[in-house]
Amino acid sequence: MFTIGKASEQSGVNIETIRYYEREGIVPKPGRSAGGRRLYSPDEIAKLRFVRRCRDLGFPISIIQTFLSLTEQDDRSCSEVKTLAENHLDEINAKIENLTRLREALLSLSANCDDGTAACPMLDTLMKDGFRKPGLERSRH
Amino acid sequence: MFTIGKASEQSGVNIETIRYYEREGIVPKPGRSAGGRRLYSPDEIAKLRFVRRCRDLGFPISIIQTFLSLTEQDDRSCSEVKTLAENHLDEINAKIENLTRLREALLSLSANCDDGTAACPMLDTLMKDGFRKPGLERSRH
DNA sequence: GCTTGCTCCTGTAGCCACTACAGGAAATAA
DNA sequence: TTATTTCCTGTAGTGGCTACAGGAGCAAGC
Repeated sequence: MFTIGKASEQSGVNIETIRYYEREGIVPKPGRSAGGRRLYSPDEIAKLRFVRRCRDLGFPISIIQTFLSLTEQDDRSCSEVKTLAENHLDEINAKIENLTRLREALLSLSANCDDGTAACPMLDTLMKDGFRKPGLERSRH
Repeated sequence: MFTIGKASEQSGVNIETIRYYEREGIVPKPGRSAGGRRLYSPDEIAKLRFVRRCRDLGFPISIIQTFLSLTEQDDRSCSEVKTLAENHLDEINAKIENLTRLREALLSLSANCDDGTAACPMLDTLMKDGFRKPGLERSRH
C-alpha cells in the first residue's frame, strides 16, 4: 500500500487532483492508515493512471466515468467504447478545423500590420462593420 | 441610444455577457435611463462587437483589454498588436499540433476496438503499463 | 386605467477540471 | 529531540461565461 504522494508519482496524477477525484466520486475512497492517511493499492493506482491517460486523450470526466463502469462489467462493452471514442474523434476534428480557420483569419488580419503606421489595420478592421466570424463556432481555448 | 437588448443584437454579445464585461471592467459603464436601464451609444456597441470578434479569434480577455487601451492612444500601437497576434498564432499552432497527435493516438487505440469482444482492447491498453502520452501537453477541452 | 407580456434590474450560484492556499497534525530523518 | 517533510481538511480562486430567483419598468391593446 502507498501513501498519496507515492500514488501521485506512480499514476502521474497531482496529489490535489487525486483528492478532488475522490471528493467528486470519480475514483472510490481508499482505505486509511491508523493516523488517518490515505493508502492506495496498486489496483487503485492503476485506476488513477487510467483516468489520467483518458484525460490526456482529451476525454471529459463524464465519459471517463462511463469507461470506468464499463471496465467493471465486461460483457460487450467494446462497441460502446468505440462509439464514445468516435464521437470524441469527431469533436477533435471539429476543433482542428476551427483552429485552422482561426489561424487563416489571424494571418490575413496581421499581414497588413507593419510597424510605423499610426492606426493599426488589424484593430481597425475589427472595429469597423463588415468583418465576419472566421469559423463555425467560438474556440473556447 | 439603445437598451441592452438592442446592444446585444447589434454587437452579437449575449446580454448576460455584456453585464459580465461591465462588472469586470472590460468595457466602460454605460449611462442609464430615468428608470435605471443601461443605454448604449453606437460607439459603445462597436466596442462590444470588437470584444466579441477578438473572442471569436480566440484571444483571451486580458489581451483584448490591451487591444482596447491601444486603440485609445494611437501612436505606434501596431507593432505591439502584431507581436500579440503572433504569440497567439503560435499558441493556436501548438494546439492544432497537439490535437492532431491526439487524433492519431485515438485512431490507433480504437482501431482494434471491434464488436463482440468481451474485453475492450482500448480500455485494456489504457489500464496496463507502458502506454505513453500522445502529445506534449494535455488538451483542456 | 388596467392587464398582459416583454424587457430589464440586482445578486448569487453553477459550469469544468482543476489549483492554491491556510492552519494544523503525523510521520520520518538527523 | 528536533527539524523537515508529508499529509490532513476546508475553502476559495481560475476563465469566461451562463442560469437562475425575485422583483421592477415599460409599451400595447382593451
